[in-house]
Amino acid sequence: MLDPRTLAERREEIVESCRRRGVEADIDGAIAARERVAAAQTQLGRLNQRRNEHQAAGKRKLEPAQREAHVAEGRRLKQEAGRLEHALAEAEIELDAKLATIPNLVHPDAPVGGEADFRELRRVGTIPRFDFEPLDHLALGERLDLFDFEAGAKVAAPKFYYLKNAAVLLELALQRFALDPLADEGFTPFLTPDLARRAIVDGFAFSPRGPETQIYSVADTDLDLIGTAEITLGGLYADAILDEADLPLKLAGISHCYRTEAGSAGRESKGLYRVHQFTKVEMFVFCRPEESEAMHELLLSIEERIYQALEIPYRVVEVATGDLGAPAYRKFDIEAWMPGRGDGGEYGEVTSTSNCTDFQARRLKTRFRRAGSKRNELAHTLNGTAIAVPRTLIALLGNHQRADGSVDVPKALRPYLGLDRIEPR
RNA sequence: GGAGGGGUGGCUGAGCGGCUUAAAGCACUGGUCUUGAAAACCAGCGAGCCUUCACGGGCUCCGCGGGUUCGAAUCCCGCCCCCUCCGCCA
Repeated sequence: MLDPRTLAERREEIVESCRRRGVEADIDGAIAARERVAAAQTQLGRLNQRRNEHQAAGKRKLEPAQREAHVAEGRRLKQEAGRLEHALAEAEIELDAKLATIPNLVHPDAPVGGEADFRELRRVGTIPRFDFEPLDHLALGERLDLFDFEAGAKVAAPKFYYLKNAAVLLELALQRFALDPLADEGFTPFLTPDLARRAIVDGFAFSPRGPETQIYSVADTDLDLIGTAEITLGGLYADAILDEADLPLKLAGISHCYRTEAGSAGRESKGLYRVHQFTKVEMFVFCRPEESEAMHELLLSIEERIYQALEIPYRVVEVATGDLGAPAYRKFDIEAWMPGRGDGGEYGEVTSTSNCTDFQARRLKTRFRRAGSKRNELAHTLNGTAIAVPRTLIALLGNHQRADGSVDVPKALRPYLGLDRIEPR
């Protein structure tokens, strides 16, 4: 969330940011609610001060009549406090509700517009030309006996799947492969829980709960299945005051990711592209505000390095303001070339990295203190995909397929996979 | 899952209705002393918020949420977490 105290003075900036995002937000309502909260806090503080004085006065011995009057006055003050507390609580609920509608500010350079208005920054690698009709990942998977979607649907539900044979090895190898460049950059690896408390999940301001939610909840608990290890990595330092010397704090997390994909039926959803469960290696950074843009570049460069090593052609796009999630200030996606996609191949999103500035940290209460300062400051948070397994499989199989239906394994991956080529059975 | 015990400031730990402005120790940060360090001594040392141009003033927080009371760290209720033992189990 944004800082409620700066809403009024930054009003124009916030209005402009919402306009660029195409988001309706009740900014003036939030400002008004914030004023009511501050007023109620001031009133309650003054009353509590009087109560404290009154209570201190009651600590000595009193004549029965005096005691009786003292008790009566105490009771009156208590009732008054009850009223003020109630008013404060109502104003706070109102403020929270209004704040929840206001997304983060947007980066001044972010392209303005919707999904189609992304800015292509560069293309890297050469799109393969096949002297045969290339197959899509489903057909390749069939030839190589890699997936079982029918079993996934039968045993679990549609958009679940089984990985088989070399796909199993690929899943494991890709995870291990992604960890090395991260270790080189000083990331601490984690295998995180796949579930998290709702209070933590809410700190990340994902999609709304309710019919539009992307998040699975576990019945009769306050747990959700995580949609990304961003939640469990970021949650690690909820409510913490970090040591400035530890910043930037770089975390890498492997987890399963669960997404309901509500409302996305039929949309680019063939095969492994959009599924309810997948494995992802995620990067997460806590840093000082002044270094978050550089960290964003770092995360993007790591993602590029990984796709280059996998010899997968890709392009880098900057996501347009209207397509940013609420916490994101700026976002870059890598779209890998997927030969089997669309008509003769298309780019498809395989990674995404966002700079969330202090938007998540404010709710998570992740702060740090600068050397020599007495004030705690909110950290900035960033996240980025190192490897999302299924979509990487789509690009990997598609780009490295051969006429005989086998798939070459890129050199960099061979030590991790233990195979040079995946052959039909 | 069952039975006990427990959650107090960075850590240890006292307090168990008004003498708490949460003791004391450790750690940490300054200072004195010292060639330097250690020791000793002195002082400081949590978070969030309201208010103020500022200096400052004030409020809240003893796992979390309710309740009793004029007054709660202290009593009552619910929940969460940790420890020990038992059961179950990859």
